[in-house]
Amino acid sequence: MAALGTLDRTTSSDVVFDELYEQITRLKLLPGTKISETDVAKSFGVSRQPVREAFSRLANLNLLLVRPQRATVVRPFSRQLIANARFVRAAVELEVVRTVSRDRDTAVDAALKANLREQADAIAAEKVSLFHDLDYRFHELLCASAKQAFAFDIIAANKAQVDRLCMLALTSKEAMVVLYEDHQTLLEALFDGQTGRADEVLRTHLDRLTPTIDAIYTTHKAYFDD
Amino acid sequence: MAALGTLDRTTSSDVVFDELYEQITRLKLLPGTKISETDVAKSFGVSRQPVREAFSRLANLNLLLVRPQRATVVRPFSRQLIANARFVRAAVELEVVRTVSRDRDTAVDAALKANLREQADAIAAEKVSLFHDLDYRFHELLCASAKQAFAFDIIAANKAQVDRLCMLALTSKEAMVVLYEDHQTLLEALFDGQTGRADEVLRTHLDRLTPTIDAIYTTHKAYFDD
DNA sequence: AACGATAAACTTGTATACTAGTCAACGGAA
DNA sequence: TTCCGTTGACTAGTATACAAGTTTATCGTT
Repeated sequence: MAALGTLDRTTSSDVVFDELYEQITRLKLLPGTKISETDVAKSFGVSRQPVREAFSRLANLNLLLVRPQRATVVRPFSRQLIANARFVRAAVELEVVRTVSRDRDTAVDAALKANLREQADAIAAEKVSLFHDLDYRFHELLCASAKQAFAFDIIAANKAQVDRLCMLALTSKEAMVVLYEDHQTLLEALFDGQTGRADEVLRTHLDRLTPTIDAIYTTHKAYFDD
Repeated sequence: MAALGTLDRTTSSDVVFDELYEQITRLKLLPGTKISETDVAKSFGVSRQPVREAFSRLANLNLLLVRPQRATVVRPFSRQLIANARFVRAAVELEVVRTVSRDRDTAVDAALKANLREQADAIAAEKVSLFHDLDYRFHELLCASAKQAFAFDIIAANKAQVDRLCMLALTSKEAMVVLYEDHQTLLEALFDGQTGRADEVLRTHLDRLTPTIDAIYTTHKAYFDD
């Protein structure tokens, strides 16, 4: 009878949160879309309270914008917020990578290598969605290797801001190859304990989104509020 | 008529949140203390809903632990959570410091220097509380100098975890001097653009809490849950 | 006296009703 | 036609009532 008292059953609020989170980050709900507590409550067949709580959590993640007595809207993109999110994500992941380069959990090595191979396969088969999943998992494994698994929660929360925007960009095979090679180079640097090199590669890797974001800003200015 | 639509009046929930946050971080409410939505609602003269929202926000900050159908308690200290918070805080502030050392907002220079002088005065007058406030403000100014003011919100949120614990330690004049000298050295390195040196000083600075935390763990094991 | 079952007194989660504030559309006046 | 004020349909915040589950105390049995 292990893990007593740790049973947190999923509550109505969780269901609403998960569904809305999915819809917002996958752009099923576009930035600026008005969204009403009452309507959502009706569509889920629950009362307004669980919805309110879900809204509150989404607002904390900067995915919703609650304007008292006015309305709640899917938060428009904000270059400021995106820059902030990227700053934090970079800060945390750089520290993760530095940790790995100095003292990593070698038990994760195999998983990292396997993940890298799967990335290559995904690219060869041009499976974009699969590659994205593996990319996500790759960065998660880095945190595990640093024995700072929790850090990926921070990274993921900040990634969400950017990923939502990048849904508007289509990923070419060439772009995937570039990312894959970054991963490859990073892993080599880490396994060799080259802290400075790993730091540099990760910065380059994270900066690759900049032109994409700029491009989306010009083509989809309506979704931005700054 | 500037800044229209940005008026967010303080809600009942905010009042409850602020008061509880204060009481928890200042250890007026000790770790493990049971705290009931109903009781708090009564004492504030509001209904349970605003209290629930405040609880939810405090739980997100790892200051409360809500156990459904059981009770809500002031979150006990956790060495794991403290380590996590320190990791993130360090990661973000290191990136801030690196940014400052490369390209800072010189408009903040005067405020930083003035703050440093006030720290010296506070130590001379042995005003511990004032010194802590200035310390807080010093790190906030660093973020401003990096033009990443928002980053201090992240730092502060993670600091809260640790500060709450450190309320149990009394600060000696000698300890303040050490911290002051760190600040001094850090500022010199930053103004000279010595990125590596600044990085090193900040790491040392943030690591100074380790023995304090370890000591509190042995003397107050009852407040910990691991 | 020690132990176990039962019930009462808690807890948080959810539903419904009400309050106060915002916005937009409509209608009348200039 | 244009402008302004009124009105009604929205919004989120709050209060209260109920539901479901846990803990604790009490009472009966061994």
